[in-house]
Amino acid sequence: MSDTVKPLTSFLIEDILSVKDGTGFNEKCSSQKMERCSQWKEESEKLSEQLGVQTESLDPSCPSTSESSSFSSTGKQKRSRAAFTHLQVLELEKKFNDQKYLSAPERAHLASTLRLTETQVKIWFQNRRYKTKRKQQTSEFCQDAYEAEGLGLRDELVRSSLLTSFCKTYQYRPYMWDYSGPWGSTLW
DNA sequence: TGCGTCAAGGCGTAGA
DNA sequence: TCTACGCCTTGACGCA
Repeated sequence: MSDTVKPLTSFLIEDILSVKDGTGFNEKCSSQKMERCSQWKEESEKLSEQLGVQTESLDPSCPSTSESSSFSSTGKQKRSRAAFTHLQVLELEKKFNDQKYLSAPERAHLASTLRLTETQVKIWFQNRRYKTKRKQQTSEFCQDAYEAEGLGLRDELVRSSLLTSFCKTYQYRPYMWDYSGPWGSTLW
């Protein structure tokens, strides 16, 4: 999950705003990208300085893809997916460990500190809470399954409606494999 | 090319 | 009515 760190692209507020404004981000984008790369590097260094984190882990990779609003063949604007930097995720995780919910001022402060929008911070916490909940539920289920197996009840458990609904519900929940226990291979 | 990951979209709900 | 939440899905992206 968040403990596996990938090189991430930046997601500058300026980029977001320029998209929102509809001021021809596309036209400006290519010419500004190179400039942004160096700008991003500087900002990352400043930010990490501010946060007291080493810049080693920062990946000031250019805002190469995700936030650039390219258009599909249908002329429909493609959805962008921001990739937060290691540092941003780190700080978000830190904050999340402290508190699962943020007040508006706290969110605003964190957002400005990390150079994200408040919405991004809000959504990140939302997704993070949901992810945590799902993991917990999965691990609890694994525990049950493990105990059932110990009692020789696994077959019954597999047949049970609980499991049926579980399988339906989690059909496309990849993160449940984080907890794929001794029963993992028996279900699918 | 299929699959896992994750930010964001969408919808329903609750509270002020 | 507005805002934030939970829940679930979607779509972009990276990787084997």
